[in-house]
This record gives sequence, C-alpha cells and structure tokens, in this order.
Amino acid sequence: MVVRARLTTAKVVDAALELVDEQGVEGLTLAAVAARTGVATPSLYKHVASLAELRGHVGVRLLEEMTGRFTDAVLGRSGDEAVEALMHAYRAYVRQHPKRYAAMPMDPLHDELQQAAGTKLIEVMLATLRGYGLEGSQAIHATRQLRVIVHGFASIESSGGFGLPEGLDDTYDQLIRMYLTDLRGQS
Amino acid sequence: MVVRARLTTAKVVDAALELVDEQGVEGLTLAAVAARTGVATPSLYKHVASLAELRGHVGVRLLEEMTGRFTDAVLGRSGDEAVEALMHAYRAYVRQHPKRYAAMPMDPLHDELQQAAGTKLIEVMLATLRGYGLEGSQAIHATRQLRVIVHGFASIESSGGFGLPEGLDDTYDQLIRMYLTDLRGQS
DNA sequence: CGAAGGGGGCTAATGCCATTAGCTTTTGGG
DNA sequence: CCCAAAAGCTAATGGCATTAGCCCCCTTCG
Repeated sequence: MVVRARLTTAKVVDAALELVDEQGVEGLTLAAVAARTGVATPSLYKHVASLAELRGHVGVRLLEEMTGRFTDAVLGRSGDEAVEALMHAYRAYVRQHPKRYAAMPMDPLHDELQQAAGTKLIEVMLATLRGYGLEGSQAIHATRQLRVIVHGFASIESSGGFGLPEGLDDTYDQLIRMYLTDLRGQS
Repeated sequence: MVVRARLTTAKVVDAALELVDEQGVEGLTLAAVAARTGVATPSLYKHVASLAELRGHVGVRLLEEMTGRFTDAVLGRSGDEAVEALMHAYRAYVRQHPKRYAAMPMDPLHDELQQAAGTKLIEVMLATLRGYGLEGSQAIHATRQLRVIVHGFASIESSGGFGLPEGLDDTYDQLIRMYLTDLRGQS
C-alpha cells in the first residue's frame, strides 16, 4: 500500500514555485502541480481554494523571500552603503529567478492574503532610508522612487527587455549613483 | 440576407484592444473577440494565426500608439523640456489606459512581429536625448535609465501598487528632476 | 454572360484546464 | 477498537483554443 502523499499547503506552494521557475507564470496550472505532487487535480482543493488563491500564496512566498534577502543584505549597514546593498540584493534575486519575478504581486497591499508580507517588504525599504532623516512625505517619495528604479530595472531585465545584456552592470550602477546623489541632495 | 461581417485583422485587433481596456489582459480571449465582432470563434483564424499572434498584434498597436503620442509630445522641443514632455506623455498614456499597459510587450526587439515598432519607440527616446551630446555607450545607458524610470513608475501606478494615490504627481516630478539633474551632470 | 476559385464564414469535434459533487479511504484521538 | 474528520479519488460540467472539413458569395477572367 502506497504511502499517502501527506500533502500540505506549503508543499503545494513549493511545487508551484518550481513550476514557475521552470516554465514561467503561464506554466503554473493546477494540473501540473497535481502531476508534480503525485496527486489527482481535484485533490489540490483540499489544500488550496482555487488557482487564484494558489497564485496569491505564491506571491506571499516571493514577498517573504525577498524581504529575507534584503534584510540580510542591509543588516549591519547604513546610509549609502545600505541602500546600495539593498538595490544589489534586489537585482540579484531577480537574476536568480527571472521567471519568478513575473509572479511578484505588484499591489500586495490591496490583497488580504498578501498585505502583511507586502507591508514588511516596504518597511525594510523605509527602514533602510531612515538614516537620511527625511521628513514626512519626503520619506514616502524616496521609498516610491527606490521601488520605481529597482522594479523598473528588474522588470525590464528579467523579461529580456534590454536589447543586449552588454553593460547592464554599468547601467544599474549609474542608476544607484543617480538615486544616492538625489537622496543626498535632500537630506 | 445578413451582411457579412467583412472582418479584417485590423478590426480583430480593435476588438481585442477594447476587451483589454474593459477587462484587462486576462479578458483577451478568442471567444470574447468573436462575440464582440459577431462571428464564430473559429472564423477568427482566417485573420489571425492564434491567440498568441493576436497578443503580438495588440502589442504592435500599443507600441505604435505610444510612439505617436511621444513623437507629438516631443516635436518642437529639445533638451530638458523635451525629456520632460516625453516622460509626462508616457505617464499620461498609461493613466488613460491602465489595463492596456499590462499588455505592453517588454521585449519587442526579440519578436519578429514587434521588432520594427519597438525599434521606433526606442528611437524616439534616443532622439529626445540627442541634444545632450552623450557619447557612445553613455547614450545607451541614458536611454535605458529613462526606460527604467518611466516604465517602473507606470508599471507600479497602473497596477495600483502605490498604496495611496496621494502625492503621486510630486513623486513623478521628483523622478523627472532626478533624471534631468543626472543627465546634466554627464553632458 | 457565365463559370471557377478563393476568401471568409460556419459547424462539429478534440483536448486541456478549472471547478464541483459525491464517494472512499486513511488516520489520529478518545 | 471506533469513528469522525481529513485527504484522496472518480465522474461530470463548462469554458476555451485549435483543427478539420464544408459551403457560399464575390470577383475575376475567359
């Protein structure tokens, strides 16, 4: 008698992430997850409410993973050094999982399931900028601008949007310098 | 006797764009396009090779439309004024068609069908930066950075990724100023 | 004027996928 | 040991893309 799969929601999400890494977001299908976890498709509904909810869980995972990476990168640093480390860590994560980035939720704060994880990610960014002594709305603008640069670059790079990959490191370094210079001018 | 639909590829793409505007990219389905154009689903294959190809055509449309808008915005201007006009036009387009922006191809240069339209769009940006006298790779970096900012902001804004819409105009203005300052420092 | 042929539309059929309903088996706690 | 809930399964439905094969109108050429 075969041992039961002993599936859990976490394991379903694990399989989903593998699929995304291998085949992109379009490859994330309940049928494929079921095949990979050795279970019939309808059985997945015992662990996940729907494909949409599974996508939501995947989003939470990504947010948590990125938050962890960025926290590690920023720990023990401050000021320009911390910002630089954060921006490099962001790009590094996306380069490591290019397909995965397309599944990153862009509006986690408007989703019940993802709100907590999304808030934490934003907080890491805000905390990293804390040392610049930005007041009120300036801190918000600075955080948004950081997101714009970091996400804009990652989004284009991960989808192969830059013609040739040549000199991309330089392009990114210059963006970092641009942002830091701007930040310095405000504090 | 009912008049034939007299469908053309262009009309199919028109209907596709309407659907995207109304229901987002996920709403773009051959069945829905068929219903809207008053035709049976398989008939669409006389004008379009597949759903994937239709998406490609939609992408071309978007690229062409944006190129037109940006060209208009930049005409008769130069330097900072031109860059500013371009960036405002970019954001204005995306605000006008938020759902549509999710269908914008991010790597048009790697697609046979979209390559020409994508090249033209990039060329408008390059031409707008021409007055700064950037040399060789610096022109490429500057163009990439412009894309990063403009796409990063548009992408996040159009998907509701900024918590509150409050002060978004300021955030964008500051990004424009950041970019122009950086550009000035290089020329 | 008339006939051929191709463009453009249609129906039927296939296969994949998500989702639901209802049944069965396992398993862990009492 | 027992039994109820948890976790699987099969069968069925409905949406969608895609393919095959048919038919009719319109244009063009003889």
